[in-house]
Amino acid sequence: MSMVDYETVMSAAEQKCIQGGIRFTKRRKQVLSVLIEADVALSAYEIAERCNAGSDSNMPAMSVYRILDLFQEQNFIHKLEIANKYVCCAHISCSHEHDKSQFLICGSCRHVEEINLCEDAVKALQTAASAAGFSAISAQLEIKGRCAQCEQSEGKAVTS
Amino acid sequence: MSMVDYETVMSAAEQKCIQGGIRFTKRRKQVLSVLIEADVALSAYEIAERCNAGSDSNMPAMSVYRILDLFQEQNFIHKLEIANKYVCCAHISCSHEHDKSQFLICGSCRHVEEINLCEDAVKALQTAASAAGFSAISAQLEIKGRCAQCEQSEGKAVTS
DNA sequence: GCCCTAATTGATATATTGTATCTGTCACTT
DNA sequence: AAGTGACAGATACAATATATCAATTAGGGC
Repeated sequence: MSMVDYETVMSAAEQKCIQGGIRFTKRRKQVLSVLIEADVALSAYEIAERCNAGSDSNMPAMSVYRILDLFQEQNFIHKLEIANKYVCCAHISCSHEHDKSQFLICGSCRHVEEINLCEDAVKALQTAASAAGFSAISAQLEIKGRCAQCEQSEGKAVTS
Repeated sequence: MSMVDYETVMSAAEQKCIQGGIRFTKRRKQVLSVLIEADVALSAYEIAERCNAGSDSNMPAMSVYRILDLFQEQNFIHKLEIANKYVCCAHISCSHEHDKSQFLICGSCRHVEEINLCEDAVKALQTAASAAGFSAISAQLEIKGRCAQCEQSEGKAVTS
């Protein structure tokens, strides 16, 4: 997942917290660390587990949820609702506005891949959404599919 | 949701069951009925409730899940994973191959709207997915957005 | 019709994901 | 140093979903 430099992202997050008038506490650092270092999308409970892996800390899942909510508000992370998992935003440390992000999620193994759609395709989605009375589509598009590995191992079609 | 004729869909489903060598039992009829008659997407437990509304029957949620799984395999219904809800497929009674379906889901109120994207946009998605090693995207695209009503009632941005 | 088999359902337990609420603690401001 | 508000702890519970094994039912051959 993260093609990002740990220190860069952590300090960028800290700066944004300060600017936003919120604290970048130990708990929050732990959660963000785990997400930066993860190479896959993680569930809230998986994040808690990883926080507690060194076992000097005791991160309750409830705290993880609270912190994830905050991070979503701050655009530090994305929730992948199809997978019920969370990933670090690839653009925390960017100064420019957030790009639209698109995630491919394997319907079988839940593997997540981030892609970049051409602007036209995103515009087409937005246009169709507007026509249906939706003022805005999420900046994070989730697309369910079937990854190459699952395609090879079993012949079944992508579920629903 | 369903712009479909009840009898047409039910008999089409029955035919497809017979052809597929599975039974179209009372339980299964109940679940499909509820989904056809619903004008919104329903969760598994909501389906169970509606089955039991007349209260002559006692549909356990576990049975609903089993039947929903079967219906997904048969392409009778779609699961909207962003909303954790289920809708009747608009094309059960069509003879032609399934169209790609696209659903807009409001990130705030979970209202669901079905749209039709132009073929080009869908192709663009498929191309991007292929480039990332995903052999196929799901025939059901879920797009999270913000419906007009929620946009009006609160100024907040689409979550995550 | 009866029996065999497989499909279906019943029943129960449990896993996973997420929210609500209230209390305690900590850090910054004054 | 005390007050205030943000943050964390703790507990309960809701909502969504899966696993498993036993009981029942329906269809097909005899």
